[in-house]
Parts: sequence; structure tokens; C-alpha cells
Amino acid sequence: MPELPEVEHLRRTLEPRLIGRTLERVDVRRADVVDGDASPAALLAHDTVVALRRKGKQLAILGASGRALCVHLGMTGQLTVGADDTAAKPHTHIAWSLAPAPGRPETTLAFRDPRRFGGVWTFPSFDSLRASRWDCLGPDALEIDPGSLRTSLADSRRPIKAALLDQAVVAGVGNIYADESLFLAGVKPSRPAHTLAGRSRHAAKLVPLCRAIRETLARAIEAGGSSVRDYVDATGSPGGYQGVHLVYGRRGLPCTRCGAPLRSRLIAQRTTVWCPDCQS
DNA sequence: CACCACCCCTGGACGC
DNA sequence: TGCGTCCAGGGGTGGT
Repeated sequence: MPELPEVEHLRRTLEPRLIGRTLERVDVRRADVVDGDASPAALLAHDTVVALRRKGKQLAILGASGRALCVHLGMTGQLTVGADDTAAKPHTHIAWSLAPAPGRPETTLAFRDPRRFGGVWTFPSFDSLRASRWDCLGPDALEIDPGSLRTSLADSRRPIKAALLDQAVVAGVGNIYADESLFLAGVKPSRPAHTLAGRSRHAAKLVPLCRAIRETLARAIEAGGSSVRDYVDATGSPGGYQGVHLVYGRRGLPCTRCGAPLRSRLIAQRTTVWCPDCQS
């Protein structure tokens, strides 16, 4: 399930394979994964990729024409660059043919998404992409700072876990890294968000929580992200961070720090795992 | 206005 | 072995 680290690792693996490449032709097999103008030109046909940007869990592909695509992977989305058979897998909804380029054997860019929680949005410019999809997001989670987090949490009575999942509070944290960050910071997921922003003793954990979010995400990027089920990078390789999750997916197993059995319950409609002894 | 429940979707795990 | 059921969850939306 792609969160910020998976999308950033994907961006980094796409970059050397896509920058400077011209998208010759686009084959849209499922038009309903495209939002906005789904014409070939809007999907960067005959355009050359000049940059790949990311905010939170969203990826932007910028063309030399000025046009922009926003890709969101949802739960099961994949964006891969490879040989002809890259587009042959089931649930490949969009396939671009890459113009031949010296030293670059890849021929195909494919967007695949079995469950179709993801999609592709087309925009005439990067500015319009940002205005309609990125400006409403909170700060990117890699750069979250105590000041902005405190402001977002101050008036919120919902559980801190629910706040961290809210992309308007901080962009890029999903279920896995919310649980991991809260564990590292010693914060109970159900704790009312505002108690981390006020004058109670728990407010002292705001700075550690910010640090935990940034460090957890940075380490996961270096490990190539977490492949719980479907995530692969641009080359089709899974990540390696799923092997080092401290709480996510470990309900009932002993806490790595104190040995107590990890507990689990739904918070904000998401399975949440935490240590009853290490988090308060 | 803050926040929650619901919904979209498919594949894999599990039980019988 | 095969079939039915349940569960995973990002994010938009409509309701409280």
C-alpha cells in the first residue's frame, strides 16, 4: 500500500528511466481511471518527460509542453517502466510507448491498478495540478515540523492517529507509517490530538512525534518502501521495509521493546496496532 | 465545522 | 479441491 516512502522510492526509480524520454503513443484501456481530459495529448502523447515531482502520496509527471499528469496509486497502483511485456499484465489500464533512445532499452510505461482506488488526473499545467490537488494538502511529511503540526492539532479532539491520516494535516502518512511513528514516539494512537498541542505533559511528545514521522519515512525510503501486497517500484521490484515494521501487522506479537503483546483495534476505520505499555 | 461512516474495488486468506 | 465469506484501506462524499 503506497504511502509517501513508496511513492518517493518510485519517483527516484522512475527518474533515470523516464526523464528525457518521449511518450510516443498512449493506449487507454480503461478510460474511467483518468480524471479530466483523457485525450492522447492530455495524457502526454508526443510529449517529453522533463520532471517527476511528489507531494505526499501523489506523483506528478511533467511534460515539455507544460502539461502535467498527477498519478495516485491508491492501494494497489503500480507505475513501471520496462520491456514490451510490461503492459501485458492484467489490470494495466494505461500503457505509453516510449520513443527509442540510446542506452535506454525500456519501451513501455504502464499504469496498473487491480483495485482501481488510484487514478490519473490530467492538467494543462503543473500550476493547475497544484491548485486543484496539492494546495489543499498539509506539509509534506518528510518536512513536517512541530510548529505546523501543533497548529493543526490544537483544536482537534479526534484521535492523533486519525489526525495523522488526514492529508490536510500532514501529507504522505498512511496506516503503516502512522502506527510505526506513534510507536517510536511513545504516543497512544487513541490520544486526543489536542493533548499533544496544549500544556499537558503529553505535549512534550510533539517534537519526538515529528522526528519519528520524518525518520520512519526516511528509513523506509532508503529500504525501498514497504511491499505489503502490491507495491513495486519502477522496475517491478518490491521494497524491503516490511521486514522491519515494529507494530504494523504484528497484533498479538510481543513488543520489540518490552515484550508485551501488541494490541489492535479500529481507529478511524483503520486497523491500528500499538503497545499498551510503551505508548501513552 | 469537525469528524465519522460508508463506499469504491479485487485478490488473498481462511473455514467448511 | 472448491466455494463462500471476510478483510485489507486511500480518499471522496454525504450525513450527523
